Amino acid sequence: MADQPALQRLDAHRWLLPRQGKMRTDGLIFSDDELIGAVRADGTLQQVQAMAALPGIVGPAMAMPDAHQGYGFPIGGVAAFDPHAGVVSPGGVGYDINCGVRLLRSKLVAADLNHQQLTRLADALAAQIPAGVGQGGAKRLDDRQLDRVLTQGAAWAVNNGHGQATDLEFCESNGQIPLADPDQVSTHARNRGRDQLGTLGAGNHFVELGVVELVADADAAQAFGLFPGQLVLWIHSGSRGLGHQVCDDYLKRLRQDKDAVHSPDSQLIAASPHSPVGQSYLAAMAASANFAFANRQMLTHLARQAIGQTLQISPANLGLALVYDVAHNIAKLETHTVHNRQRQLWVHRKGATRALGPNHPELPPRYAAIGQPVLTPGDMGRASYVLKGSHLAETLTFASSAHGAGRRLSRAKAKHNAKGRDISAELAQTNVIVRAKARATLAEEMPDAYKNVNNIAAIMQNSGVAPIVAKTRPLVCIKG
DNA sequence: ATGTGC
Repeated sequence: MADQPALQRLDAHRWLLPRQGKMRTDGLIFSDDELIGAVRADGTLQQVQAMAALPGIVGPAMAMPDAHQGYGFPIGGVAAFDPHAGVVSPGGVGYDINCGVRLLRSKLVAADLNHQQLTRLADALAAQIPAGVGQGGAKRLDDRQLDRVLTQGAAWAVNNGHGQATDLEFCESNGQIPLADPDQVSTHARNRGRDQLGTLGAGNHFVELGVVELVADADAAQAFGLFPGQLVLWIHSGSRGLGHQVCDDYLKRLRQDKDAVHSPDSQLIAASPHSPVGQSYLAAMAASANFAFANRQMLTHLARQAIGQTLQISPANLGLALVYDVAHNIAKLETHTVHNRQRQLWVHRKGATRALGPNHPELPPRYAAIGQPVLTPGDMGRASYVLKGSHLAETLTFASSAHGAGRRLSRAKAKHNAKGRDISAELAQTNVIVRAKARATLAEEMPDAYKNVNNIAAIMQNSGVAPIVAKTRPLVCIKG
């Protein structure tokens, strides 16, 4: 691409995008020799420059190693803003508000399951977990129930029989973002989400059974309850049509609002957190985030049931306990130390995972000595990683890390490259059993559509931001 | 990501 901004290499895993033109701060790119080419080739760097030009930005505008061009911010973008001089931006959070990941451990050894049992698990999960674009679930919430979901988050699901109380302890923010206001969520958004609680969705969302194939940090793995050979369950989903509509609604509203903060890139439209429209967006964003937390909790319950029924194992013997649940599309008001001063900042993580270091007050006691589990799923054929947050992350990245592999090919390009191929058969040859509602999804989501998550994990580890704890390999993957 | 376009 012509006119690519000049990058200065800082070290093996970091590049500086120096402040220039309208930028108010530097850009900082995490990458490596293999991945930096893709970041240069799409619009990621220009988007980082645009982030850096937003008012009230504190610290650098960052791109994680899985970054690629997105709407407004790149996917993999991290930026922090002063609550008074700064902004909040729907394009800095993403369309899928609180898209996120959770990981559950089990008491089972994967090798004890034969191929037939894994196939039956794939069939049961595919049958019992509603998936696909526009797909509804078993429940249709009335307005009162929906209000509670939007304010209570995962706790609503647990309190209504879809999980156990201990699940909440291991969710980021306990699965409930404060100051959510259902009244800031449009009727249209509510109606889109009303029957979508406990549904997977489509695209890169998945439910996966995997096996722990490597433990790199024995102490951390023990604290997280992970051991080699263990069967684990990954769940990746978000706020479905409801969050999507909220993002859409507030982008439209901002375009007509006198308090909107405009950028040369109209996708970056933003508002002061204190403006009426900014306050409304934040309250609706929080409500959508709570919907997503409740959704992943419902999906967890469905998966526990499907697995227990299929294997005829009691919940106690299955031991599907939550390791952690992270939000990777969200803006949060957090306290960070900047130039030796504690400041409240609106940290936008869009396709980026929070990565709190040891002894952070928001960690559950079980993880206090270790740091936060940083869930970093890869593509459906290769691997996924559990990393751990660090003090360095708190000083370097506002406690943020990568959110996964990140797309390498556009959806259109992936579909083109998959023409004439049977992705399901290719995955079966590498012993991954996949079930997808739509053939097009498999093409868009095939392993070569993604960056190599091994590189992503190595960058996060070697930069000191998020050391590797464990690696898992996929066995069964359910897609929309 | 998304009732995958207005």
